[in-house]
Amino acid sequence: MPELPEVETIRRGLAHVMSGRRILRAELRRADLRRPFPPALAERLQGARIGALGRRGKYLLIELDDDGILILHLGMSGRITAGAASPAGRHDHVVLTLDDGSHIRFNDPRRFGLLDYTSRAQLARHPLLADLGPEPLEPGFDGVYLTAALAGRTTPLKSALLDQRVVAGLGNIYACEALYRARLSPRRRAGAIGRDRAARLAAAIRAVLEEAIAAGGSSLRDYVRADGGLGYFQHRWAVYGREGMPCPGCDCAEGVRRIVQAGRSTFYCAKRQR
DNA sequence: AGACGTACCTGACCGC
DNA sequence: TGCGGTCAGGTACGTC
Repeated sequence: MPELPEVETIRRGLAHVMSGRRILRAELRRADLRRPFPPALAERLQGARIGALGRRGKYLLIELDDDGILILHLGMSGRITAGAASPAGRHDHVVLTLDDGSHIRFNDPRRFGLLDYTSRAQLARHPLLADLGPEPLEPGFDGVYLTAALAGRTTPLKSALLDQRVVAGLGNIYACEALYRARLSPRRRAGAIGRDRAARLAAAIRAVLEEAIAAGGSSLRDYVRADGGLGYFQHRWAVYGREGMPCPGCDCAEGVRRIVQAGRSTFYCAKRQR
């Protein structure tokens, strides 16, 4: 599921039910996801007091006791649900029992997600986080930055946006949607977009992410239900998954075009995006 | 260094 | 109904 807006929505929803609670029990129902769980993970979780929940790009960060941080990535198919105790289901890989009796479940059919554990002091240097680009919703992410970050890159603009070193948290959907809003062709060479277009793109990225978070936030209560229903942004997608259909307000006969870039589907309007 | 293909997994969907 | 093929929101690694 998860790009930045979904992880942020999850973070906010989980903070309500997790922060301040103690973990009574941590059940690891297998030894790995994308890679092995860190050593003694269950022991470190068990008994820990949960602090604030943070986010960096698509990584969810859960403070434990005074110095621990649980790092969690949802991969392609990861979900976290919270609710009353019930038997673990298929693909529920990690189940936490909190001191109010509720269960937090990490479910991930494809197992591209991961869990790791570090300390607050080491967090910024953690290999998973050290090379991430700026948070697009924080100050400093603008046309000047983007121009510099993309300088010299010959890869298509769309592919560059998926590079987490350029900007943290964009995935395939929102990269497509942001380019549509900025009216920029995904095929344009990344290193050659220029200051004005870069500023347009940075603003479009911010706008699409903020709207998606707002849409997710509106169904926040739903999200933390046991069924994991999530306020995804899909009803507002202008181009993603809409091959052959018109983009909003567009009269081009062809409709949204789908191409493959670096092995990923890209959706765009060839008339409005140049 | 940067760009590309491939691998990791399961599930949903489509056409036959 | 079943079967094979294709595709999927992400990242890491090897190779050129």
